[in-house]
Amino acid sequence: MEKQDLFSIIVMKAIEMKEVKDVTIYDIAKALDLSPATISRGLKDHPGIKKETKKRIVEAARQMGYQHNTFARNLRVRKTNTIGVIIPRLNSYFMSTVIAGMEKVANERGYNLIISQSQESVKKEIASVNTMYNSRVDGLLVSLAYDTENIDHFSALLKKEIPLIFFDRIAEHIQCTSIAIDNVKAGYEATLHLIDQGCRRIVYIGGNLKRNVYADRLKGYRLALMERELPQAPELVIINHMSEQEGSEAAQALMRMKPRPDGVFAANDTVAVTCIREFRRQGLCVPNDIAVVGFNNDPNSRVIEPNLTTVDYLGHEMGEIAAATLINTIEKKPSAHLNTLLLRHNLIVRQSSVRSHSTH
Amino acid sequence: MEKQDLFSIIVMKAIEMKEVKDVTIYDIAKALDLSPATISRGLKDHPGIKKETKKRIVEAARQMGYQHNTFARNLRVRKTNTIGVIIPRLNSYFMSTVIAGMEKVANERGYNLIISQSQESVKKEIASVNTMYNSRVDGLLVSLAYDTENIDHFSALLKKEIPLIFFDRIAEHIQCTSIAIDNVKAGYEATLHLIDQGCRRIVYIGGNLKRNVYADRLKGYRLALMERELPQAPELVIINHMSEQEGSEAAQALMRMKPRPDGVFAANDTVAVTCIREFRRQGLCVPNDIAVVGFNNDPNSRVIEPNLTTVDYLGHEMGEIAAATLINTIEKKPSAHLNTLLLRHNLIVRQSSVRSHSTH
DNA sequence: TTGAAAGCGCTAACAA
DNA sequence: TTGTTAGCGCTTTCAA
Repeated sequence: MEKQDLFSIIVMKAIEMKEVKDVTIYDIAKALDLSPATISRGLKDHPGIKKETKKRIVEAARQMGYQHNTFARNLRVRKTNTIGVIIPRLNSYFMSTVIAGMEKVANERGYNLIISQSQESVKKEIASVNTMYNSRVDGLLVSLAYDTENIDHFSALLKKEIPLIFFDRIAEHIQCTSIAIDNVKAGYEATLHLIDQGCRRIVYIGGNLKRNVYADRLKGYRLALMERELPQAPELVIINHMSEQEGSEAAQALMRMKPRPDGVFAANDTVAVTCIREFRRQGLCVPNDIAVVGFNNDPNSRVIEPNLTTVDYLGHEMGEIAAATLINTIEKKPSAHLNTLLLRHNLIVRQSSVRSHSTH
Repeated sequence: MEKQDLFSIIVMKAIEMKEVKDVTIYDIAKALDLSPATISRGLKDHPGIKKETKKRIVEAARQMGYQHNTFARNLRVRKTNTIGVIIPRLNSYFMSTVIAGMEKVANERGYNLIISQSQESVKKEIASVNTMYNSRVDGLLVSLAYDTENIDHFSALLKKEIPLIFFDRIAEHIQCTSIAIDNVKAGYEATLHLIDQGCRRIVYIGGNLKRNVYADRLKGYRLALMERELPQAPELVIINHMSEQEGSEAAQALMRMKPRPDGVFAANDTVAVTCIREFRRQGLCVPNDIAVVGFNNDPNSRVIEPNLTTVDYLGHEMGEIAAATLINTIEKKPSAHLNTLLLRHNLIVRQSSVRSHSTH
């Protein structure tokens, strides 16, 4: 009797607090007169459990509204099935396709994604890394912020051997795989294309040279000039934050140069598009007075007039590969011991750089 | 002696497996000759713990490299400190600022964000809800997919009283707060502006009327026409998927209409921009032959020529408010018992809709 | 101001 | 094929 009363009290309290307890494997065990261990096994694909039993377990679980408790499991197996993603910003078409690719693979393989934006600042990047570390992510996918100088803030993770993969904006580290495109080659091709169109005085506009994407594209630019024996003037290389504001300033500075440059290779489409707008505002003809090539194949590149020649690469694919490689590493799958993985890219030629023959 | 050996074996095994165990509050307790309970208290702001002791604990934790284990805590207190976010796509400037706002508030208040894209499909939306449910998020922020017909797939969450907040693309539900702008008013203002510029035959292009954003903007459009006693022709309302492809088809259909419309109000900037491109390709003059107004103030709206008149609203703010409201609900903070929260919006007038007086 | 002890829900080694 | 049992790391009630 006493027990009965105690039970009533508990139930009433539960109802009062509107906190009806979750169904656990113990409840199912009791209902089916089996042990919790059997239930646990039955709910997975454990070998050595009678088919019949398994069916009963799964059915009971469904009926009772059982919901797997990830945290108990995490605690027990010391694994979170969570991947951290740190990116500069997710407001570009490119990044959004990268994330979509990651999400696809992560979902397929039973992982969750925690996404954080560094807003292009190391400070926020460091904070994000720490949060991720404390959330005990199983692995980390990172594209570096604009002003990150070194990767010391990843050392705690690395010491613990938490897999870390860089993508797009990568860093060199023996422990880490990196995924990117061949930015040198892409920069080389873009510049060569401008030269082929008759440009002789070509400006490169890029960001912080600590970032591979900007440094490598510049290298490619230089390579092309060298190959075609065009002079390399230091004033033709402009380094800024690659924002709209600074892009427009760069365009204006450029138009004041004497002699005026006749070609621009900008390391992102935002700046390339801004340049075109400024040039046209000043009455210049793009591409005949000055030809422009961008980078990323942003949707903007097809809105601007004339349409922008740009370098395309597959964000979705990059995301998929990054996530798959990371998960393989986490699960110690025998993925090749690569250090750097390069994806395909493609120069898309549009009107902003194609000169009519007459101007040649 | 035997114990010693066993210990050695364990340590060696740990090293061999490269799985050095994490420091726990027990380790700190042992080192400081205190109980785990005291450590646990010392690590928080528990009242009734000597200042001196607390200091020692915090210092020891730091020195030993202690790292809080969220999962043990989650398991114990039945709370994950994780918020789920489901959005159609994150490839727009607007969405990315929304997410940034959410992230800011979540970080400040000690929550993590799990983000998932429905890719505009109910099917994926349902899958995401289930994943989130199983991850036991403390609350959910949702902007509905294009083709979601009802919100039954949220009923499990709702039954469990897991807070659910809709933003931007909202749904009505007694249990849920919604955050949006006054789309009727915005649509009304946009249309009125076109009328004021002399447009008399205005087309509305929007998406699925199940989505408030499209239905309400249409209402506003109708309201304005009614007020100014302009006729409402059914063929002037075009409903499609609001993609570039369908935007361009709509633009072409529109140009074949007789008499040709002289104004377009598109419920997003993608379609508005596409329309302008099509019109100009056919030799029409925007705004004099046909004026265009968009929605969202996407960066594209300032790239297209002529620059697009559009409705701006603050994504960052919307994200912040959504997250803050959700967390207040989760923590049962006395946030006002609101059902719908409307944010400010603003019609930004640019060249795509401003007609020279001569054409009036 | 601190400690002892129970238990959150699950898994896995070992036993049967 | 199934069960027993211990324990993952933490919090919290009750006791001291």
